[in-house]
Amino acid sequence: MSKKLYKGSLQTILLKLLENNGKMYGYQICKAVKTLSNNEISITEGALYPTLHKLEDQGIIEAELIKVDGRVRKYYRLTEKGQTETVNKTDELISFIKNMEIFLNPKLT
Amino acid sequence: MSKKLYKGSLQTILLKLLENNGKMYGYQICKAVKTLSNNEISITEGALYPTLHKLEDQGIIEAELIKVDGRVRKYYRLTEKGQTETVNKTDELISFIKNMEIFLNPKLT
DNA sequence: CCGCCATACATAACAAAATTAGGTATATTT
DNA sequence: AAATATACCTAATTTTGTTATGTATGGCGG
Repeated sequence: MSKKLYKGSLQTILLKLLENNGKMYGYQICKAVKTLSNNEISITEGALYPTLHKLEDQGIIEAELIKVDGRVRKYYRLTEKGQTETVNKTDELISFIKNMEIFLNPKLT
Repeated sequence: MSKKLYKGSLQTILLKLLENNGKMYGYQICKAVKTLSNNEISITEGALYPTLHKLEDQGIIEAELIKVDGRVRKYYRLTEKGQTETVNKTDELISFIKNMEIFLNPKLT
């Protein structure tokens, strides 16, 4: 990703997008992240595709090839295991944000 | 750090701590992070010391050796450049959190 | 007084996660 | 016909952190 992002957040972003949209394909995910973040986050394809493959190997997401307008798209969706994993990642993210806010606003502690 | 954290946040944590406390030494930083985060974040010394050295090389922090109770402590504080850098890192963190909240709460967009 | 723990610093080998920089191929727009 | 957008992919490198050690001093309990 281009604009400053923290390493480790990519998986969480992917899982939340799939949780909210049912199924998505790689290229669509790239565009969606850029749009949703008002161009502040650009995930690179070099990070995206290997991560999708890794999540698939781990049984967290599953793929389905669909031909649309002569081009093949690889749609991914969460597995049951992936839904559980998404809950965990969500908790981790919320916890991380809470802790970082402590360092941001030391007066509030 | 032990509990799940995002890579890249360590520098920001260090800078914010120094900004809030004037000067601190490595061992103290380890303890402070653990305490402030209610034991949810443990930074490892293997990550901490090399990062402090790197920030020093970059002129973002500067060190001062002070002997206390027979033991030498290496106190670090922000340089002028470091104060600017801290503002930037703070903006990046706030921006990151805002964007991640979009993925957490897609309904609010 | 001696072993153990806390304090306080440091580095080296390894692993994880991303960037950079390419590559293939089809469809659409100019 | 060429350029751009869509759509996938991988290899080499860099960044960042973990794990595992190593050194050394001070204080405490038995």
